[in-house]
Amino acid sequence: MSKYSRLALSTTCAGFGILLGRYYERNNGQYRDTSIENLGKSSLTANDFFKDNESFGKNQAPISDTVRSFLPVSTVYASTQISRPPNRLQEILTFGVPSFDPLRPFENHVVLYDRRNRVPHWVFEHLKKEHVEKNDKVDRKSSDFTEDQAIHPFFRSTNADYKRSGYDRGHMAAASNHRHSQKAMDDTFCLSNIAPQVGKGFNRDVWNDLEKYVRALARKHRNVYVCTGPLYLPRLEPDGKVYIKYEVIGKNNVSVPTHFFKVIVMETDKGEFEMNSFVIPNQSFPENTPLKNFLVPVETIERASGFLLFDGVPKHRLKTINGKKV
DNA sequence: TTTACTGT
Repeated sequence: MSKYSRLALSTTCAGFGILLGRYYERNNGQYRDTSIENLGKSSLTANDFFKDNESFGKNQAPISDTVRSFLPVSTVYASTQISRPPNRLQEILTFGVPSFDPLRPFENHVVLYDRRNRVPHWVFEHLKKEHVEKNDKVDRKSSDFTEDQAIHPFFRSTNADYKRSGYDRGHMAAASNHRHSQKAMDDTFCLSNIAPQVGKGFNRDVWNDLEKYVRALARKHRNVYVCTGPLYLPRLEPDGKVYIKYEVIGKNNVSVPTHFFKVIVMETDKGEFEMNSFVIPNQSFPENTPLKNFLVPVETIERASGFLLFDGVPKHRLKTINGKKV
């Protein structure tokens, strides 16, 4: 070990000591982010950040995609092409790496929470007949909207934010998709699964129709996978320029999405797949507005949301998209 | 039916 390396190592270790202290302090609070691996931590330590590549820090070491995506291009280039002192990046990030929104796993759905907007990025569900069937033992009326204690208070939406806002607390994973278990239904009332929706003409009507359609599919198919979330779409304003404009509500400035999307993947008994994807503006529609009016290519949703959706569905077994053979 | 609100 060179003199320089020893110096760097000791400096870095001292830094990690401080970091670990801070980390544990932050996570003793009730708002600890519980999630898979590192994804939910409010901020990562440099140690967390680099641990997924043991060889990182050696010359010519490959960088994992996870780390690479967070580094400036020049740094990535330097790390792969040019000799440099080890652990320099850990040193730069000594006091934490603010990154990653929290992934929130629940009993029967998963939420990627958007700290900035105080609503979900997306919510995934896997639905079978038994999840959506009528069940007298599970009662929606015994579920209450609850704030998500796992989200840091700076970023947590509250019932007070929604009260008298004019908007419904709209479920992303619908409550009635989880009728097999009171706990699973209660989970959907956690505010990390909720976004502001226009009530009359949207949440209670056309959006509700879409949710009923999903349950009908779940009764007919072996497996149904659903991804639901908000969108903030750009619009041409009178000055001739394009803006993304949306209202925020409550003391926490909870974002009111301009649109919502839902992508549905069905698996047939043959093991083939069908996909339908919808985008509906967050506004009132007349009764009995047909859902087919809102079918859009999934690529539209991907480009607007920043997420590739159902990218892992085997292409050769995907037989129809939005009702058309592919 | 299922989605929720406000006001008591």
